[in-house]
Amino acid sequence: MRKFKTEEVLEDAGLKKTVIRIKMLDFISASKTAVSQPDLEKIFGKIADRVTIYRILSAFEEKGIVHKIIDLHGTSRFALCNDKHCKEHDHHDEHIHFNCTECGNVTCLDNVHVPVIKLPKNYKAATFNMSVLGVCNDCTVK
Amino acid sequence: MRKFKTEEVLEDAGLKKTVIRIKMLDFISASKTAVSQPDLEKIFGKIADRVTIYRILSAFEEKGIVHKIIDLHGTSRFALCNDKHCKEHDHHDEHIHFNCTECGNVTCLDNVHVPVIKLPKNYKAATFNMSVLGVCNDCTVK
DNA sequence: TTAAGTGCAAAATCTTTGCAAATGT
DNA sequence: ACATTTGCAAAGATTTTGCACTTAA
Repeated sequence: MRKFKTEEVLEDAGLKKTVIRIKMLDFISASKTAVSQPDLEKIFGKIADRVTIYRILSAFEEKGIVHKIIDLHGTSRFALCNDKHCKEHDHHDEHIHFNCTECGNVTCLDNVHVPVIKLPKNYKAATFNMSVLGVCNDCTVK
Repeated sequence: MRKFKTEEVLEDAGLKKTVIRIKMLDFISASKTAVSQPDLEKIFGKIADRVTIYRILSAFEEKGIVHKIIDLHGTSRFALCNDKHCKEHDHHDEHIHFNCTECGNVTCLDNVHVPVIKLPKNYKAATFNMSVLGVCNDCTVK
């Protein structure tokens, strides 16, 4: 997870430091797992309009602050981009997403080695996205 | 790709052999790539109601005839289950999905070796879903 | 002050549900 | 003939857009 000052990130991105943006970014960065859109609505729906949440998330994504993950059920989830390589419209988040079947959380496994895939002739891989389905650390330990 | 008689498949699944089901299953099985919901609507929307298409697809999925893939944009796509291991509510489709950034097609790479992933302690993998993003065979050759 | 951000209303999609009519066996 | 399947209407859910009001710089 990237270490940073929320307010600096917003400033660097050229986004105004509004109350809601600071709270949302704090929340996403404190979260160990990728946060779903519905979760964010539940948490911030009282202080911000649903539309505002959508707009903030797409602004964060555009600026390379968070990346969107479509989980195995098709739900959008958001997680911090984990390095300084992500720039506007240019994401590099080639890590594995672990979808837990017990708690439903999606975790970005930044440190898991990503295997090289041998593709058939004439297939050129640019990037990829790997989702593993199983039981996460927390649920295994419980 | 599985070889079969469309009508037998429907029969075995206990589904009535209606005109639309036969056409849809023929189409999906003839397709080299996973077909998106919007595509299916464009093709069959004149002979069948949108709702019917939804219902047929979920029936096919429930019976283990096709599997649903959520592509990287969150769009549902459908492809034939590739072996006889898929049964009702019990899919085994552990292959790689190749998403082409040129033509947008999603191809099930049944023959690509799926790498073993070393997960962190206490993470138990049950199954997984791997999407590779790049340029497919057809678009590379063009 | 003024450009960017937000809220509200409304539209555009996407997906599901209920029920009457049509179809397959 | 009878259970299944389909079409239509409508409800729900999700996401986007437009415009006036508000806020940060």
